[in-house]
Amino acid sequence: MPELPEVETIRRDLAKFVLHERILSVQVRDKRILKGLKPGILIGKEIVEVQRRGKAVIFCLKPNGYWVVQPKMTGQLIYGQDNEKSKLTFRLSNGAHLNYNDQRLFGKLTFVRELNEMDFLRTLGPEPLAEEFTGEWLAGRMKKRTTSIKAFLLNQNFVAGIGNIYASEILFRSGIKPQKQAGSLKMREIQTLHQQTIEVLAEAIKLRGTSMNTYLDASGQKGGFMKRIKVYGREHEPCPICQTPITRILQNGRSSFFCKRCQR
DNA sequence: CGGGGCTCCTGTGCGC
DNA sequence: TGCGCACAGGAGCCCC
Repeated sequence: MPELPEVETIRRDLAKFVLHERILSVQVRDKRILKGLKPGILIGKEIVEVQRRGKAVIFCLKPNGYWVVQPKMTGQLIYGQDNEKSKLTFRLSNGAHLNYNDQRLFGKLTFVRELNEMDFLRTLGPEPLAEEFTGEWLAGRMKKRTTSIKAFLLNQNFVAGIGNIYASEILFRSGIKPQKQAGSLKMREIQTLHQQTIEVLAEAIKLRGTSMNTYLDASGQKGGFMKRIKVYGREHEPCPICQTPITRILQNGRSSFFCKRCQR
């Protein structure tokens, strides 16, 4: 479900609620949710920081370790009362509860001593809102790649946190069609793409993310970026710039939305 | 190695 | 109403 802006919204909200709370107990209502995590290892630990890398929430624990949550498509972390419909619930030292739900069971929960134990984090590309994410860096990674620019943006090793919605929105705002080979972009296009990536993600964070379907923030509320979505999920609707009907195509098994007139 | 297809799983909405 | 199919904010694995 969530991409970088949604995960960042969850992270910020949770940080307000759970910082310096201890995990007192855990209730597992559906073992399939665990994916190998032994939840008992979290009991008694204090949450000293809530971080994010890409689409992963990272709870930094005292005296040691990290609890890493990758919600993938439909995972939800919701803070509040004990929810009996939730598949996993933690009771915290402030008396509140942290519920984890995941309709499709793709989400991954991991406990590690060190973050670099996780392949996903070790190989993850730079944060798009951090300084190390530059046009030059993008250009270096795109060089000679024959894959589509859409697939390139979804590859977490190149840029951390972009998913299917924001990939379409970033490419629309950049005027680049999703089928274009990554390696064929001119420096000028790369600079535009770089700038639009930052703008779209920053604006989406400001508006607390996008709620297409199942995404809810840590309080169970929907995101506000929906009204800024120009192409994603809008097949046949008029392009907001030129009125040409929006096109949907499949790339690597996933939908891409674009304007065939505005994006070249 | 890069690129693309398939897979994990449940739920919903659509056309017939 | 019921059925079957397409599709859903991800990412790992496998094969060419």
